[in-house]
Amino acid sequence: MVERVVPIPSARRPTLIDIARECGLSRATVARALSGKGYVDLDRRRLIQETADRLGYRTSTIARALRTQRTSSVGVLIADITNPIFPQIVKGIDEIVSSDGHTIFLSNTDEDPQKQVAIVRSLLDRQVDGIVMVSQTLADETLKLLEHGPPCVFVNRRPYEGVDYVGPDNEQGIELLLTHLRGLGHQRIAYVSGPSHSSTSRERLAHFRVSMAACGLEVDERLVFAGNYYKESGAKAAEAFMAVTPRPTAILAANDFVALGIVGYLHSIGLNTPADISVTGFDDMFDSSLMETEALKVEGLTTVNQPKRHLGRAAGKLLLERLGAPDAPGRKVILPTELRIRHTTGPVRKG
Amino acid sequence: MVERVVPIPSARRPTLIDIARECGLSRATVARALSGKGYVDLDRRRLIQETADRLGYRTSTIARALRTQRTSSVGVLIADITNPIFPQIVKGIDEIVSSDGHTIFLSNTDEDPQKQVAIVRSLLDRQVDGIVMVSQTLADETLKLLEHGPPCVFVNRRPYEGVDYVGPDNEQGIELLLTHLRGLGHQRIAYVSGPSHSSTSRERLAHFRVSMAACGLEVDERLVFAGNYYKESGAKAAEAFMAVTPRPTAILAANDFVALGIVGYLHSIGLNTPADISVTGFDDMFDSSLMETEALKVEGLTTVNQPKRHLGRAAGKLLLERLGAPDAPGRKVILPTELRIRHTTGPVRKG
DNA sequence: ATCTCATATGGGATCGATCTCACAAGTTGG
DNA sequence: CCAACTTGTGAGATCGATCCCATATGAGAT
Repeated sequence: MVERVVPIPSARRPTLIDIARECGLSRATVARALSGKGYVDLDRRRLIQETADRLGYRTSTIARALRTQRTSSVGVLIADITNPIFPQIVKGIDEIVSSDGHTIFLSNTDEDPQKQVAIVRSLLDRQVDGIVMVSQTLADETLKLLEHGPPCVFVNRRPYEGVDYVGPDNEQGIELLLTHLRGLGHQRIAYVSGPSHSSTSRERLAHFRVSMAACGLEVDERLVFAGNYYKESGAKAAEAFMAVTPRPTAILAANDFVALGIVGYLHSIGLNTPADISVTGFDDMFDSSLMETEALKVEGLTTVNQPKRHLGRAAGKLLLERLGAPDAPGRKVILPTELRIRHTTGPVRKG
Repeated sequence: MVERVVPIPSARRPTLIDIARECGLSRATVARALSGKGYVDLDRRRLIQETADRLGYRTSTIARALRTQRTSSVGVLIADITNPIFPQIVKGIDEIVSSDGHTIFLSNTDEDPQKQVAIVRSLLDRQVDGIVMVSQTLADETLKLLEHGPPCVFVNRRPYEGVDYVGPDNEQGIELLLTHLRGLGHQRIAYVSGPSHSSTSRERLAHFRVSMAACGLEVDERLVFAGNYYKESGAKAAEAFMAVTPRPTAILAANDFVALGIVGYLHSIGLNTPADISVTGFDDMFDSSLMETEALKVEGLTTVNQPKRHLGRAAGKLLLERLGAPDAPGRKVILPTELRIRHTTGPVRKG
């Protein structure tokens, strides 16, 4: 007979069984002791806890997830992590959900519908407990996938009414900007919008018209440009506007990137802000406390700040509450914005 | 006898068993067909694939992970997602590892050792296949945890020799800056270092001394300030330097934040860059293509660019290769930096 | 004829925790 | 004295995929 080989005490992670064996008890009892639910003799409970600590036992989240069908993980989709607006939103989400024991799967979609679908599919495969969509325009296939998926909260863009949604008060933001410009005497005001598939972009544009009318100002359709949120569209818009007579005295941009494009183009043709023309942005990309320096405020762009961190936190809260009440009606959280007057707006030039 | 209730075709995700039943085959055969490994009759293979598609079958990554002990996920630790240097590194990592089917758990440690330990523990609980530590100073407990953990790649800070490490060429970067300043006639040069627990910070400081000596310049110890990478320490350092006579004509900062602090303080006491004094940074925080605008180059800070995206990609590659060869020796990847001359450095003032 | 192989399939164990259920013993109350 | 309840324990099924092994068949080799 071959001599029995004593098994080497392997370095593998200990399991419930190891503790059970060590304590001379059953898995069930050990499980009850460690989870704290169910009856276990006090002394044994202590013994179990001690051996667990001694062996360095950690419960396998994978096994637990398989059994309970909950993973304590949430997926977050953003367009591009290097766009400074998103990290702050993600941070807000993280602060809330991680305090509840959830870990974040973060993925960039790069505004690519294919990629969006692939990522959502992968998140569903991983059975995340919830998903947060930040500034995502949903592909049809994504929508279909989500129908049978876990709870989902939308930030900044809303595919349709009735979903859980968190966004800035776009209408109030536009109003703040227009009131500011009105106060400086501007009347001939241009607007560069974002893409029409973004609900936030549509809201801003729509309210630009409403708000102009409310101020008794007319919107010259030649001074409304359909952009795409990127710098280049700002430059193109500015070029187009400069060909219109009379020229606008102020330009509202749908976001800060676009405003930068506008300012850049104007400089390139020898026009200065705010002396020759006023320009405003939206978002206030760099309001991170880390960079609290005027130098960093995007060359002093007058803009409207949206509370990115708070948007994230609100989204996180909405998601957690949704996990507790899957059938409650969808909710909408709209957070106020703040006017940040810097150096790209000034009184209208007499002439 | 109670009438047998026909089970409602539940909306739950189909499993291997459902397909097996549907096709009149065993789980094993279905598994072989779908995984593509092992023998399966061609016609049946097609049938199985079709029913899988029809039922919308997706293999459960959780069950697979439990069985195979591999999760196709990696953890990434950064200090703070809102610090613009990190998103770019993360993006680089993501590009590589996600193309290999891995998903990223992203967590902020906020430079808090407690949090770092908690996060690593949580990642180990989730059995990530690997970990990337970006700019992390490792707590003792973290190190202990990692000993029995999955492969780990370090970016920017190295706990000790022999680990997989990716970092910028700090020595070359310092040299570029000093050569530049030397060329402008500067001789009395101050240095504000980062925290001594950062290997990158130590390298930069050490090489400042080496490089000064190589240029035949003396280092006045009153002009070496131990900072912490944050703006405030830059301001403090500048204040201290201004009290030294003769004053320095140039200040090297360990990173861009510190440089901003220095510039901010100098402005506040009426000194201008580069007219009165030259200042340089390190990192080139805002080199994202999204923000390719001079306005955003941190008020034209002269600095050294480290290839953040590439650092991330290199780290991702190192990790993937490590997963394939757990016992290979540790590797070190050092990527070159580039001088970015902007508007905070100029010829030394005659006086 | 027997012996290999390659092809093909299914049974059953396994990963590790959770949960239901049965059961035992002791306690209270009517 | 028995019902009802609390406390305590363990056996065994379950979550869903993977994988080892036993088994079966037909082709080709000897």
